[in-house]
Amino acid sequence: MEYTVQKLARLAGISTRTLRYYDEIGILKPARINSSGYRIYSQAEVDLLQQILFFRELGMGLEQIKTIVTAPAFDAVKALREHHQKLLEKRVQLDLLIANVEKTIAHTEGGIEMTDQEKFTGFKKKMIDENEKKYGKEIREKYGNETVDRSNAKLQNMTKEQYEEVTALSEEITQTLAEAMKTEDPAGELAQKAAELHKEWLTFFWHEYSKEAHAGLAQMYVEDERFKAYYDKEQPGTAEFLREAILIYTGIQKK
Amino acid sequence: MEYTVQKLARLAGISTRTLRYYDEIGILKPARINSSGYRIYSQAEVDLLQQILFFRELGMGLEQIKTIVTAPAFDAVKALREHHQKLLEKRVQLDLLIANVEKTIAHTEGGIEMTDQEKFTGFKKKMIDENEKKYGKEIREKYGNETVDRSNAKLQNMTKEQYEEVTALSEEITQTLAEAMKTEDPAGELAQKAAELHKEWLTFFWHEYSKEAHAGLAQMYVEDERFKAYYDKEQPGTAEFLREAILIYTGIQKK
DNA sequence: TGTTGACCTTGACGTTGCGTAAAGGTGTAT
DNA sequence: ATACACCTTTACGCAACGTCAAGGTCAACA
Repeated sequence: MEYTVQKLARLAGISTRTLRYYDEIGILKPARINSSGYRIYSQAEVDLLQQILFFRELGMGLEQIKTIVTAPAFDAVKALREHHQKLLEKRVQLDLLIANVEKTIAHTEGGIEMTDQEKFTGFKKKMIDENEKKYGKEIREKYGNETVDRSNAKLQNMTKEQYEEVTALSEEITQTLAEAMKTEDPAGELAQKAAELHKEWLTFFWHEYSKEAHAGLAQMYVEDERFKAYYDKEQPGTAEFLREAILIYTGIQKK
Repeated sequence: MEYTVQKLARLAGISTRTLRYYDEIGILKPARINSSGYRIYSQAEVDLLQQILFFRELGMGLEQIKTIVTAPAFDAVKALREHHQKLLEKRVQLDLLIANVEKTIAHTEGGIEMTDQEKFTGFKKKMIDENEKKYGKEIREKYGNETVDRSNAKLQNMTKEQYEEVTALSEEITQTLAEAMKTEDPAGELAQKAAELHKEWLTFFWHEYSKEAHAGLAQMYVEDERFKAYYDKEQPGTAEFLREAILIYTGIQKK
């Protein structure tokens, strides 16, 4: 497959200007130039662009990216593994920030207290690294541990809150499900409400939700004795009933 | 508490130049200037800076941030809720990108196939929005649904793999735990191995791990009949035993 | 066949969000 | 009194493009 600037730009979600700039600075040159002077990119460039965007996503400068990807010993898989690690770290950062926003909301709505330091957790990226370099052990033992402790404490809080909400939801699901079983109609209002509650419950553990995955989980409930035993505890057949309700709720199974 | 430039900069993890620049463009002016011309920030500025950094984290331009935070009807809590929503969206993006890297690794190591389009999932930020505006329904029904389907398919894959690994781990935990129960020693080698396996299992559902949270969950196992029933199924007292093992493993309880 | 209209090209200047001197004043501890 | 870590303003630099401007290309349709 060959691409002109605009086609590749659309594919990658960047601008044509960016592609021309990348050509200009020699980081991504087209495979060839056609008779009209158009830039034509082919497979190798698509893959290289993907790599470049991975690096860029991590905040690396284009000059550095250039030296890396044009290096003769460039190991794509190794680079990808490093990307993976960095992205996971970034997610931890992001989760910290999200926890921080949640805490700030609770704070401004007048609840918990919050120190000035806490207000900025999640923003400091390499701060700890830099502190390490500058002040060495002395500060790490004091400040570093404090940071770790605070971050852990936050997790503790989150877990507790989550736990409370989750158990409340769990009970609600069980009750709704018990009521719904009486109607014997997995497409009925009650059963569908149970399915929706179950979706809410699910989003506590998965932060990506999709109908297919939800339906897949419903299937697991019936196949996996562990889950089946839990749902069938009060009333046998509950797991199957929930599965039917979810399949209908997600639209995987009609009627 | 009052802060000079450097103190506030350190607190927030930014440079002093940034603070002076924010003063210059009128986005964050110090509470007062002291007799020597030093910028002095106080509580209100700390909170405002936090808000500014939240907005900045979302890629918003300083000029736009200015109009928002200096608006007379600026509603901090509402803004925070929007931050929260945006950050959650960003996490979905990030997870997509992580899935993409994982898939690319599997692809280059010679396994699964990958279309050019798939290579760029996770990079396109508001692309779908923009496409919507530009090309309307016709493209959405084709391209939009494809994107959604692909993203869901990926989740499906992830879920399947996760499920297989998770069930394997679950079994290993159960078996190790059964063996460990015979030793009657929660500090013993087998029990500690079970605790470690349990940690691995846990990281499938939480991507942030902390000893405290792990210990907290162990406590839940005993208090929540749902979990307790599962672990005590084969052998009563297993839940308590696991809790003890985890408390020791995490170092929360000594000996 | 001509003329839209969506492509493509190369300049070239503008913008954002700071980094980084340079040149100098302040505060306080030794 | 002198060192040293602060603070100030001014000003130029830079990365990674955005945004015209002025013009050539290509497929389709009247």
